[in-house]
Amino acid sequence: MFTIGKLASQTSVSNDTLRYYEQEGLIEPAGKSPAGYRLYDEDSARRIRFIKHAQLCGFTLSEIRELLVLRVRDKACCGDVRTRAIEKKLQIESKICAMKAMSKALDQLIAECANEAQPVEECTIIAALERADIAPPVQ
Amino acid sequence: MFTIGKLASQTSVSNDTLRYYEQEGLIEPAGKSPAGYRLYDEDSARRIRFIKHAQLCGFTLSEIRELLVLRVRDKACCGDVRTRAIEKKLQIESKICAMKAMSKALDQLIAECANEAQPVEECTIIAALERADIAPPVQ
DNA sequence: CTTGACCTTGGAGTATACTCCATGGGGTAG
DNA sequence: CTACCCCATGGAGTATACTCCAAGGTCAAG
Repeated sequence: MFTIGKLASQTSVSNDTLRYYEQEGLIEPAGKSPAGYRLYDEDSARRIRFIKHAQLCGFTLSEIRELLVLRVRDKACCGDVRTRAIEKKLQIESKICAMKAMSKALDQLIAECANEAQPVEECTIIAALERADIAPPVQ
Repeated sequence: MFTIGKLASQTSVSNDTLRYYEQEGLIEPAGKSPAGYRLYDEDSARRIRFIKHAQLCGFTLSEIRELLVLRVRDKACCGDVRTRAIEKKLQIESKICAMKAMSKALDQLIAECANEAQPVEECTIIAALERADIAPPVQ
């Protein structure tokens, strides 16, 4: 059992963030010292790693809270978790698509700007961004 | 020339959001009625579309403000404009990279969890998210 | 002339995910 | 005993991007 500072440095998260996660119902200390210090164990560290990795995968804290509920609830199937992962992946893919279109438009703009006398009114990025038919809404 | 409500419904943005964009220096009404009503034209609508599409591409409002400066400033396409465009492209590429990493991490999780009927205690997504060796921090 | 939809401004509130701070107690080294 | 760092709580602040509200002016229809 170790205190919050140890868990923080072990997981590269601040004490404040850990207390914030607790406040948000994402974690619970394994116990408390007589003085009221939060005490954590290896399972706490695993949980923090879970949260951090899920965040890197694009999950919000409230989505992660749901995943953590699934993780505990024994009736839930892996499929529930998988469905959420697939949904999140689709969201991300859609965003990547939109950004690739943007990047392409910028490439074009940069190429055309290479010849100095190009008037701004003809910038392709602007044309691309003003068109109604690009980048389908991402959520 | 039309009022804010018309522009709002035409662009599927709320009146409040339009006023907020004005406050943030993203748009300006084309004119004002004698009573002080904001009046907009087709160019305003194009500008809103520009903002919305750029947002879908992952730009923040302050980045969009910069893009709008590019769009309006400079009668000729100068080296400075090109530099800004290249900077924006690098930002986008970096964002695409980050999102690809997220997508890849999710792919890995989804692939590992092929058996949908698996109970949560054996969910490989959760196991994977608890492992310390996946999805190195991006950005 | 009244109704009701629409507009104005300024300011406060929401959600996300922290981050910092003040105040005060806890625990150990010298 | 005194440093000195660690921990506790509660509350405020940050950034982004809205969203809502109150109080009041504008305007066309009936």
